[in-house]
Amino acid sequence: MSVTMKQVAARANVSVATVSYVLNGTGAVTEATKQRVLAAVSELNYQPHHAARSMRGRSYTIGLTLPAALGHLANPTLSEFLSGLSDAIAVRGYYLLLATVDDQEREVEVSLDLARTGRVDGLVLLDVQVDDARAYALAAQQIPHVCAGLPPDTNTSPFVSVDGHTGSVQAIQHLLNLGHRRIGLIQLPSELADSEPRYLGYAEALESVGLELDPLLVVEAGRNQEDGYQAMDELLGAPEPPTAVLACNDELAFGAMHAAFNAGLEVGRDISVVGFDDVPLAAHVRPALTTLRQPRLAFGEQIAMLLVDAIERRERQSWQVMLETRLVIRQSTGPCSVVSH
Amino acid sequence: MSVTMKQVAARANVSVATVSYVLNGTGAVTEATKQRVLAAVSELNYQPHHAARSMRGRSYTIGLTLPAALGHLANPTLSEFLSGLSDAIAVRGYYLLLATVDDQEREVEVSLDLARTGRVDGLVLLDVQVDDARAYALAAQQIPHVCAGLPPDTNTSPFVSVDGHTGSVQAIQHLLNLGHRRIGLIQLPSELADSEPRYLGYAEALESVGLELDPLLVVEAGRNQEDGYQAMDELLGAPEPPTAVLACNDELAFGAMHAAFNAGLEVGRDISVVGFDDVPLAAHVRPALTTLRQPRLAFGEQIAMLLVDAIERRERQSWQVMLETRLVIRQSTGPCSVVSH
DNA sequence: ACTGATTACTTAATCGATTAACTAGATTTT
DNA sequence: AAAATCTAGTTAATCGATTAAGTAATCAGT
Repeated sequence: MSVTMKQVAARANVSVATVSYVLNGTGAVTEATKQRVLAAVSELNYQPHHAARSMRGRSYTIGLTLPAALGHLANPTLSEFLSGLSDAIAVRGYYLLLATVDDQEREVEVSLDLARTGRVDGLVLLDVQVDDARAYALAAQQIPHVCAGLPPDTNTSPFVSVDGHTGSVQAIQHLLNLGHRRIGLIQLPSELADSEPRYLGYAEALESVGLELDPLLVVEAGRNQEDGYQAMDELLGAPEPPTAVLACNDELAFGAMHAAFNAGLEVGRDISVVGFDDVPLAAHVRPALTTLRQPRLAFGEQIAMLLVDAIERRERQSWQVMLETRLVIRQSTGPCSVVSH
Repeated sequence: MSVTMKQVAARANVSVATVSYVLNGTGAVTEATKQRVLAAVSELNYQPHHAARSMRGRSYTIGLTLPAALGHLANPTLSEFLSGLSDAIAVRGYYLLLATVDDQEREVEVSLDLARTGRVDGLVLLDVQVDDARAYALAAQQIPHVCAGLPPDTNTSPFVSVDGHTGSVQAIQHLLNLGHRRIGLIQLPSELADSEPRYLGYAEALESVGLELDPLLVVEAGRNQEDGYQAMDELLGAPEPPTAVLACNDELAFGAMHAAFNAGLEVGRDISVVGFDDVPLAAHVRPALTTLRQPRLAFGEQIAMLLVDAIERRERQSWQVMLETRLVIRQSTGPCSVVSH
């Protein structure tokens, strides 16, 4: 059926070993022989058999586990990131293996098995948790991996993360400049590693201008629109509701805007909302959302580079990459309309 | 490093062959031996090595090629479909391999190579074209594959498709019922296999009520918002502009709505717009989009079933699945406000 | 000119499974 | 009771690559 190395060797009048040496650039081969082999390869359109190759070497495959949650992949932040990742590893000769895992608990097990069975050479960890069991397990077994977010142990797990701390500071400063003094925060679930830095940035920015942090203005939410809606409802029900809110992702922000609208407030005039991510939709809702743009494609790229470097045991100055966000100001934020007392 | 069959065999006091027979359910083994082997397997936490296994059998991997277009994966229709597919094949023990291909031309080549090198057992073809070279090539080489859309040769290529013809008819009938008589069509690129049935449905529905098809009201566009915007611009510039428009996907519809808005028309009152797909956003734009809902998760499921059946050489009554759409009526369509003359 | 090193290969072991072919012992058939 | 069949295993070939080890032939050094 498919062309094997044996056939190439026969055609070039050499042994299979020589063919392998030529193809891998290892071993000493004269230019003439090399050309003969390469000619045979292209004449027969030889492609190395993947399984046979990965039996000794690597599988040239990178793994990614995905919770089987319906439509999880449909999340725009995730799919755009995947797109960048997939493109970047393709350039380096790797493919992406998606493993859907039905039970959250089994993610560690599946990740380990993928590596142990030689199906993948390394793994990308999404949705890194504060005490991510996967990161610990993979680090312990010395399996190449890169965390998309802050890992529990930054010494053993390489990571690429967006600087949520600085991002929050920028967002809050923008709101402060607009005159807001009561600023709410809709947080991501606290088990996510990305959650805390954003909170700290928020707290720090307020403190830097001498404002006291009001715990009533900080709400922990889920991660989608509905959660944002509820959180905003809660904030607006406070004795002294905020005049501006930072939502830790755009989905939450959309929900928050919806809740504000239903409460009779005009977003951008009566209340300001800032998101985080800058998903494509952010520019198209009304009012368009002021948000912190994540460099999503660069994110995928960087992860790809780190992971491939780890797999191929290359040296690096650093195994930690922090990407900066950029505040994109649109119409969902405006001057504070409430006179402070 | 990782546990091999040899170690399991040693622990159970049998040969590796016996272990293999137990694990695969082939060969004759006494209950006692079987239990000893299974005990050894679970004590050692044995997992078969993937490469070794796929060297003789299958790779339990399904391939998917993706054009490297930036953010291609971010397309909501695609990612939701992928989600369904990934979940469905996982249940059957398969994983999904994503292969990004930089050059459209190379898609055939990459698809064939993935199969020939044993990296995947079968392929899913997305964005099927009218004369899709991939379908021909895979069929010729007898490589299991399923087309997500109508293949050029329905006898050699199994497919799962959404019934665009009936969908269009439904949409147009809805518009006719609302009193519209001048109905425009914003078509998908004609090289896509999904394009024609939608056009035919449109034509047929008009004809069934004795309306003549005006070629000026049919515009071929790309597939994203911007294309929809331009197409609508064109339609509105016609001597007798349409009072309703069917866009062949939601993205096009969003663009069309935008163009109508910019032309001073209120969508749902001055002009009606119907989309196709029902992406999540469709319910959230204003006015909410009337559109044809595609059963996206079922779509992924069906493809998974067909492909796995093909790979495992199971018998089937039919290798062709046609899924129906459902018209979801929202606020972007309304009674015709123009008195016909 | 003889030894030692280098070059350019080939031979053969190896990776970890699957599976065809074989075998010893038990069971059935005639 | 001898022959034929069945059962429950084992042995060994095999998949298609990689790579350590081995081997002629060439070349340099003294």
